[in-house]
Amino acid sequence: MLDAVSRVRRFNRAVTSAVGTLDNSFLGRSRPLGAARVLNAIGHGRSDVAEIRDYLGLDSGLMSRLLRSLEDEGLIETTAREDDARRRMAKLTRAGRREFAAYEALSNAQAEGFLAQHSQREALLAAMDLIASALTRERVALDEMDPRCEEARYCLGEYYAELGRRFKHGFDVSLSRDPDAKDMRRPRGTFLVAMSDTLPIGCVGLKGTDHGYAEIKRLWVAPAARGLRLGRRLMDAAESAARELGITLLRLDTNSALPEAGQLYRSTGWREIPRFNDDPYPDLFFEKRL
Amino acid sequence: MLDAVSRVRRFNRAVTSAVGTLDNSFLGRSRPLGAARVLNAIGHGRSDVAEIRDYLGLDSGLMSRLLRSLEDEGLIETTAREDDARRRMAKLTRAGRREFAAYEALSNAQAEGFLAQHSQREALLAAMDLIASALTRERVALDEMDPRCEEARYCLGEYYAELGRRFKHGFDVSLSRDPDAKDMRRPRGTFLVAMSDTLPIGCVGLKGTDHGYAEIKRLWVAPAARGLRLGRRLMDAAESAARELGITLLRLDTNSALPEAGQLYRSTGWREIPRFNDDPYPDLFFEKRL
DNA sequence: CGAAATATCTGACTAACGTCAGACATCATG
DNA sequence: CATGATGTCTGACGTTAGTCAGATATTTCG
Repeated sequence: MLDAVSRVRRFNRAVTSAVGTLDNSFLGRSRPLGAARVLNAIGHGRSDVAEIRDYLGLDSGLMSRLLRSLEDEGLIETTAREDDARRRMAKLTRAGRREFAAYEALSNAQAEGFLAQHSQREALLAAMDLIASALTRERVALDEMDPRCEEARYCLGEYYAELGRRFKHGFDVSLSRDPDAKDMRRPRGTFLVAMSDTLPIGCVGLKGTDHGYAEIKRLWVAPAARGLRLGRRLMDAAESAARELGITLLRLDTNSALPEAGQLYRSTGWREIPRFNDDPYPDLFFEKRL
Repeated sequence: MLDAVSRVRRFNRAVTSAVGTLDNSFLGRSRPLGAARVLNAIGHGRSDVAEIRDYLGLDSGLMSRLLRSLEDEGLIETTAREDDARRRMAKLTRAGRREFAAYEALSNAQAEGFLAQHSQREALLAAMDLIASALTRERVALDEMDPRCEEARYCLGEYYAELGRRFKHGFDVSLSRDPDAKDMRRPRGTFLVAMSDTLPIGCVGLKGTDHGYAEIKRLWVAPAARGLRLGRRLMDAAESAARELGITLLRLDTNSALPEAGQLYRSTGWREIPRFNDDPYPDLFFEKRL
């Protein structure tokens, strides 16, 4: 009754029935679920028909019919793509945007209703994040982003907050060598954000220098995504980017208060070297030749 | 992107697609999902046709057809109930039990596969428990059980473990006054277990004494179920049971290291009284007249 | 250019699910 | 024992989802 498998199955049962009622709430707008899903995919910014079909796992015949029915309702317009007239793009009309907004309102109300029922809000949300990350693990995309964009800033904020919690005397960004954003943009470096669906769950920066090496900075994985080997994926991606940029030597600094990081570096070909900067926070320094 | 509602919706998306693949795994046995669900409901011990229909939310016409198709396959037998020949009972045949076992194996394999993919096993399971409890909150049943049964022993084990964690010097059952099981059985008392689906998530004991009062003992709510007001429900049920048994005075002891318990008692009509026993662990004593 | 590949669309078909009305047997009640 | 209520079953029907083969238009590439 209480073994791990039973607990997973209990979760599955609970969630299956919840998903059922969620789907039903979408039926209130007198439109079959398939058409509603296509409308919502378009509303969420997917416009390429083939991409939507792929995302929703639909047969091309079915997809075509669903698009037609939405078009007949006056909710979407489709046009041939300029660069390839075989492909089609779909976008919402004014009425389509209204209808999409109604679905969004339903989804939001459903989510708010769920949250309102429960007093352990934060614990519940953390649990949901963890499970969503675990379920979508294979679909985590590592996107190259500007280190100043919203997603990157969110990651960095969480990263600093965590250092503040884990370092004995806290962490103050202004005392550390905050890398210049342009050093983490091509062609000097790059900044990678791990996106699970629309939620940033990790990041890493590759910072170019003028000293014959580049540095790995700001490696962070959200608590909800730990244990999925995301740190390793981020590091691999950063190293690949470095190779692309013609970088042959990487360095990084870290702190012994972050043992899992040190372990990751040691197990992936980094070797410890003497201090190479005067940043007050790090006490461990690594190097890796590509 | 990061507000509570978005996080809930991200979870919904992740889980919806996971549930979809789960359902598909059931299609491998060349039987429509509806029939498979009925077969599984019967396999899990539901035999009353009306009850199954209600549980699965099926129309009586559809239900009848699904039963017929399972019967044609030789997987189930239906008989009229002895006490009411209009109602029917369904049970598995030998072949039905084999087929049910195959579905169980599929479910277990799916759950094991999920767990095997992730290294944060315990965190993941705890998150699943929390969410499952939250989703099934309305369906939590308070069942009167023998304090020696498996479910009760599980709850008590968890309860002692938690006291061990929360008391400064740990907790040793043998030093405490472990109530006699028969004092927590009718007619002297009772023992209630809160069951969410098949998982015990809370308990409370009503222990009869020969001193003109009964005691509330072993009030426990699983961490995964806190914030759902289950403690209050358990206490209410225990008080109702006490009234039924003709008990007019209740007492309990607790410890200030469990502040949420003290708060619950104070807010539900209990008043603090002087120590009334020599148990080494409690430092707070309450009484309530019914 | 011509052939092959690609993306979409259309028609024909099927499976699954679900609904509704009415038939039938059985039970509860006055 | 007649009446209405209840639980199940059957037939007729509609919707949704999905599959498959082939038509059409466009692009790619030798």
